[in-house]
Amino acid sequence: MPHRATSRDVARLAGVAQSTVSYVLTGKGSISAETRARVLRAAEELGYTPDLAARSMRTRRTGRLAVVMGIPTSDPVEMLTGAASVARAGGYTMEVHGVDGSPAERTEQLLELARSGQYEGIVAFAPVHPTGELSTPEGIPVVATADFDEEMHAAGDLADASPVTALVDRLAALGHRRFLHVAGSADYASARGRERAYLAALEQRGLESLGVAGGEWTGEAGVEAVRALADDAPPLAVIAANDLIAVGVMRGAAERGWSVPGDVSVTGWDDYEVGAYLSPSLTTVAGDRRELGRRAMRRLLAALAGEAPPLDPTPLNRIVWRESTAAPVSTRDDRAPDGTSGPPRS
Amino acid sequence: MPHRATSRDVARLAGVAQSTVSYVLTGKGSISAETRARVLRAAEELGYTPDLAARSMRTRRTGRLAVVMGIPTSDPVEMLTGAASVARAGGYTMEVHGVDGSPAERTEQLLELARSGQYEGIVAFAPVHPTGELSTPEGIPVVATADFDEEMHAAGDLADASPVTALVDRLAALGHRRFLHVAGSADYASARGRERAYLAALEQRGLESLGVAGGEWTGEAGVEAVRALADDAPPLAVIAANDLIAVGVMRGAAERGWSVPGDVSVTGWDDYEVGAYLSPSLTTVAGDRRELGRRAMRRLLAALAGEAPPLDPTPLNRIVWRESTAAPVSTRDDRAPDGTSGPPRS
DNA sequence: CTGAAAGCGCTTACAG
DNA sequence: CTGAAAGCGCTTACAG
Repeated sequence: MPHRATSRDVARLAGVAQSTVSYVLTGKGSISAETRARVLRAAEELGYTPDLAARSMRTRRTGRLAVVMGIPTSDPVEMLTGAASVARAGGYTMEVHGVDGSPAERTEQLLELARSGQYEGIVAFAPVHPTGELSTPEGIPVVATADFDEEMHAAGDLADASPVTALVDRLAALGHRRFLHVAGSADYASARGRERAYLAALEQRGLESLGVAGGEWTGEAGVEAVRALADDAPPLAVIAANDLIAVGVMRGAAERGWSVPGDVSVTGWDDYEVGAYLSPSLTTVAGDRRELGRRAMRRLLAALAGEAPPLDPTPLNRIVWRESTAAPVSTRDDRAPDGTSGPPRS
Repeated sequence: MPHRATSRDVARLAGVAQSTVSYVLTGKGSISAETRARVLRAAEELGYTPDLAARSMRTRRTGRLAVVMGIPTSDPVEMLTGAASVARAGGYTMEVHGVDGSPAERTEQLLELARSGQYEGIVAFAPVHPTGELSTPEGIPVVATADFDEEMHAAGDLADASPVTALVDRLAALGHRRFLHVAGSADYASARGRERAYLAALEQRGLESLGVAGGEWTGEAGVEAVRALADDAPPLAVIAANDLIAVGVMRGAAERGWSVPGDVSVTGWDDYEVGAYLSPSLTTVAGDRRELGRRAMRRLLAALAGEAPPLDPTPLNRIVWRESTAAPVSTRDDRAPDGTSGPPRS
């Protein structure tokens, strides 16, 4: 490495003082157009970029933001990409940290990050305990997504559980009268929100609920929920809290000899890529995870700038209707349900 | 914020010179046990942590490593977690960057990162063009995983295509004589490796290949590959390059009225979580992605330290046999295949 | 409009 | 074994 150029090198080449270079680059001083041009040309020629460590030391700002993620996040790369692009546009660098364990342990790890003094702000894409504050003891702002506890003023876009209501409405319109919810882990605000929305929707519409099963984001939870059902449960519509659970529900139905969607309609959440290629393909709720990442980061930048959080009026969630949902067949028999191209039964 | 403690504060409290604090903390000078203890106690009391920016400025080292990831990486959080833990243990901080577009564009983004002067080394979890070097023009070491082009001396653990051979052998032992491979994107060394291994295995064993279809990591590729088959293709064993493609193959089979695994056996790769809950559940190749992340990072640290790359003798891949593979049924009929608990056919 | 100077918090020869 | 001093590359009052 041929020694990276410094502002002193640029100053020498441009024939000005080193401080002038600094003023030009930060845009702070009042520098004449021609001097500025000369400095810029010299910087260009030397391939000069300011040493961030030195700048950081002087400004007492790190310019770095942390993102904490839990392991069981679906499609994290999309979220990170969205967040990173906003951070970069705002002049920040972004670092990713995994947090593990219980919400309490995760919280401790987040606080540890805040204490390190290396970050100006933190975005959490994992559930942590509410502290009742929007910032850490060090005064570092924290922005949480949907899955954060709502007491933390979750960004909440993907936590929006209104698709549950739309799902129930459509299924009821198709003729469904009996429902089951298989919930996700109660650590997640999103799981609690979906459950709440499910219960409210059934209540308001006077539909029959076989209850709420599950409680973790696993395929096994879906299988077990179906195993526990009475033989005369179908025709039934199952609202699963995510696609993995929904796939488990479909497997559970197969085990019991119930057809999907004839005997059991199933909906998921997350729009896993494989969902479109299952037989039957899976009805699901798709969220724009990249946009979620962007929004969370925009909120953090707003907090950092002391501005009001930006409003995000457009909902991020969209229902994708596929083959796993259809009108219930009136009696359980061997006919394939109408209006679907479900898997052939040999 | 009550002004973070500096080494000067610690020195004052311990009643020593500031440089003594520095010597104690870096472990470089020769400091008496009692002075060291006094300094440590003072540091503890003040909650002192060295200012990394200042240290970096002095040492001319950033202590930061970059990881670049492509979007279509399966389970990136596991890989990142593994890499991050090794980086931290080595005293480095790790930043994640997404890279997009063609291999050429990705390469350009990686080189840009190297040029920024912010990183001491780079791990690539995405395919980029080979440069014929193990380091960038700036002399920054780059370590690539399996999916990197092999000319870059890929870490190669997960690229290990030997499971393909084992898959073919087992299927042949079950009675399969006719095979099809649905390949992934040729940008990926892993895809090319699997295809090569497939062709070699069939050749050596004198088995019939219906060719190599696909060419991208999508479910659609799997569906199309089956659509293009002749009516008398089954009984057939399909080696799909990953689980998403495999699910497409299963859907394609359903479309054509072929049962899985009776008419068509299917194998995937990646061990998607949903695979175990499909009906039939999907035979796949599971790789320890966290360990892959660790190994890649260990290689980078070795390169940074000027040491020989560590040997990783243990293979990372393991075949998970599930219901989607079974002996072919001799003639296509309605009997469910033996020895599996595939989905009931109503 | 421009330059000389101080200082951010650290590490590391160097002298005692 | 310990301390005084220089200096990493930058920003920013301050004086001209």
